[in-house]
Amino acid sequence: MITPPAHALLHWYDRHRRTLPWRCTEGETPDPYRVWLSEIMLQQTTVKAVGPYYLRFVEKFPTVQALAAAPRDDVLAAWAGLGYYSRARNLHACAQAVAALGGFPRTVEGLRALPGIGAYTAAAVAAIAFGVPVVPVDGNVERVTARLYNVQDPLPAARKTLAQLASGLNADAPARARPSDFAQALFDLGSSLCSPRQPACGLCPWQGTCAGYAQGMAATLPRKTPKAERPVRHGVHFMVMDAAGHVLLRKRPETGLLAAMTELPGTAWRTEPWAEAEALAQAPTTAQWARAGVVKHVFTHFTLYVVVYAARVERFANTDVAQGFLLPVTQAKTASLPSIMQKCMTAGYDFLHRA
DNA sequence: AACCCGTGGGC
DNA sequence: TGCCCAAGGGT
Repeated sequence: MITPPAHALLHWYDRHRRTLPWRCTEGETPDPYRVWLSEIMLQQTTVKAVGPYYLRFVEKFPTVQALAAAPRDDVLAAWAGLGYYSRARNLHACAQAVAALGGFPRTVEGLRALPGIGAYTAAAVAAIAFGVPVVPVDGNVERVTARLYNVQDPLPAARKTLAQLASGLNADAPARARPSDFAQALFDLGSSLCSPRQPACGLCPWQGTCAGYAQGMAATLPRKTPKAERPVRHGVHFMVMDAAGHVLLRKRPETGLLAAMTELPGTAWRTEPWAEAEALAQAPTTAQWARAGVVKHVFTHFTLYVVVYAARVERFANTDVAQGFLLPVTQAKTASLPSIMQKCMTAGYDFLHRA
């Protein structure tokens, strides 16, 4: 087993490292809070999508103490649109735990025990913020490793093997001297040269020791077992606005999909499409409901079609409002809604302003 | 172990 | 358009 030379990767990194909002320049001391925050946001989420959210968060919550002291709903609101909302709830719980501890644990095991921090994030924060010589294994590192060692076993079954192989990548002295840079160099290598589709092996600092390249297999790795088909579900949501321009919203349950997030009132999301009469029986108020449109939204494990019904009323009855809360439509249009509800809101709003 | 949990961009 | 992918974690 040949360990690729860390000095070659680090030399490449010193010339080509990305400038990112959460990344220190050379010589700067990393802020563990910012490292941790960025790592949580970057879970299954692109650098481009995270950028504006990260900047807004550090402005609104400059320290882990500030985040811990903030109301949970403020944190959820700041997260709205970024997806995987359990991250936001765990982020807040983690901030409170860290504030109680007086600071972030400096070891992998200590970090791993905190909410929302798994094996990857614990290693990433330990390496980047505290200089612990560990290799965080994310999708990038799995891909780089699968290619370096020509691992043919498909993911996700090969995950343990890849983690084991990756853990040896920092075995030599140059890597152990710069744990933070070495981890980030692996990310940059994976996101640029060693990319999923068309790796630029001709420019790679590790080409000489890459078994996948030697076998002409690099671009095909890592292999993956085919995913199950994505089922379809159907739901109906209702947008109703009063003469003063208020829209009726409600809060979703504390657990499950889009937990604790805001939504338009609606039906369950089920396999069978809803007949109109059946759906209208669940409308939040009596009104002249009109079919405003259909919204399609793709979640990780199912595709959702939502029929949006819209209506105007003069004013809401107290019993209507008791189901949720009212918000001026001008705020709702730009408010802290999950993306699917943002789409529904737009569909209803556009319809009411056309009709 | 297998499933649940979002979203937007690239090709 | 449809599919793949992204600095994964919890249960």
